[in-house]
Amino acid sequence: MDIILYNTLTRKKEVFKPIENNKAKIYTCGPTVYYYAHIGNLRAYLFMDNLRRVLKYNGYTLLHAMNITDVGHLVSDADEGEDKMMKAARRENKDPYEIAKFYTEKFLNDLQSLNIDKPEIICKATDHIKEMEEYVQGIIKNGYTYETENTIYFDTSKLDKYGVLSNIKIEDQKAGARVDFDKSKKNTTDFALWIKAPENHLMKWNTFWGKCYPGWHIECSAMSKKYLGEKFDIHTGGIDHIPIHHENEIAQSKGLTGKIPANYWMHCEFLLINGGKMAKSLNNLYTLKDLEDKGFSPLDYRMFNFSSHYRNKINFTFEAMESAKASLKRLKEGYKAHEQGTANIDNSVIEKYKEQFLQAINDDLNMPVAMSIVWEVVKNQNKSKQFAKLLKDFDSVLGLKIDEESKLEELPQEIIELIEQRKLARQNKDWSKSDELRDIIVSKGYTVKDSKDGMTVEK
RNA sequence: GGCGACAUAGCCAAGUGGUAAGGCACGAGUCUGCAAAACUCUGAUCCCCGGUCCGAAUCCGGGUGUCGCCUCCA
Repeated sequence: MDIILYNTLTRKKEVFKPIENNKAKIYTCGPTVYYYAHIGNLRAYLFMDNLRRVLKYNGYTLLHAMNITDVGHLVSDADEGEDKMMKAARRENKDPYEIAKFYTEKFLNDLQSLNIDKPEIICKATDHIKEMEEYVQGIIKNGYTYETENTIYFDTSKLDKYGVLSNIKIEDQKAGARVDFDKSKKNTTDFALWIKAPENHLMKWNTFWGKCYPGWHIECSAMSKKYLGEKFDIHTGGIDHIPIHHENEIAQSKGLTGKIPANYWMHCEFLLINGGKMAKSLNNLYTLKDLEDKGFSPLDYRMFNFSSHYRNKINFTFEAMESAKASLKRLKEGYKAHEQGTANIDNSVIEKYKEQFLQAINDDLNMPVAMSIVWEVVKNQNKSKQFAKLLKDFDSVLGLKIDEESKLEELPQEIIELIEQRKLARQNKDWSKSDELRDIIVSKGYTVKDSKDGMTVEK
């Protein structure tokens, strides 16, 4: 079955046709590791994971690279301000390399706890200064640059067309720009490729232009070229990358090879919080840890993301998280019920569900629809191991670990004693005593369920 | 000023021409000593106005509203 993907470049859904048969070469813009990733950032990587799993489910082999930006990304996407890494280093009074190492580790941990299928290649900007240098030199040679006192700029007016992704025009940018820009730039859309490092700059390298550090956009061009070649299949990132970062990657690539580097450009929409934006200044950034502190597992958050399509804004509320948490729990219970079932299901029924599921995920990763198929299977009255097997197959795309018991935390001694006392009371049919003990256990933050086989208590 | 998105039941959210998927919550029921959990059942004509069409949530025009980006940020 064809895989249909929405391509930002053409603003249309297109059938995915890989350059090489059954192989997908992908590049994802990774994080700038100067702080903890928040759940909005993580949505973009859940999207990346989603794409990977769908391609794999369809039998593709993947060659996928993702960068870790540990230098060169200034606090503004344009070319003002200081380097994010430098700023973080100053804030925490540490070496920028320590900062990068620390937050890279945190980031990778987050990916792991979200059960995100990691790209085959994860590459750091600072390990590829040489490649960037060569890339920039190539662009210079082709005549797309000009120098100012301390910066080598890309001259966007030299391109046959700048702004193919976002429909921006160089002229409009001049007219409407609200922000002051470096007066030595010829066009507002021009951007820095290579920057002379000031004396006190901690990250700098001896390069063809003296002691310098790279502009932000060049790392993605250099690394994607190194690992995937001049032309690859899919480039992914957050929707905010469209107007500047990805435009500039395209510009750089056209400047060197004359080509747009990827055939398909896919972008993940933003996560909103309570209907508005999430920003440090608004003090509403949540990390995975914050969610866990409120009793939500990373996989609950993963489940939450399936409620909406990746190209739509999703509104994060704790109410919605409760909903996702309850859903995931029932999904797991539904799976378990099928696992213990004995009904014999006609193979055509299984095949029909499989087909519907595949159709949903192959339609530009339509997870909400895919989930509705999953629920149909889960809620099927005929409990069958065949359905359990089918759900596990679906879970290779969902990554919700539906077959894993949610790990029970060890109960404190105090609670165990209360449970024993309650068991005794129940044996004696002393219901008021039993209820009283249940109230105590509940008041300590546990839930109590009585069934024929006894009672279960969990946090 | 430029660019873009969205508006569907209490909440979240699919559906892009043939009479509205799914999840959560609420309510009712089954089960239970009671409760919880689980299971079953139950709800919307799709922001407004006009147009095209046999037929529109879905296309076109015009409103209104919300949000995002261009400054931090996926």
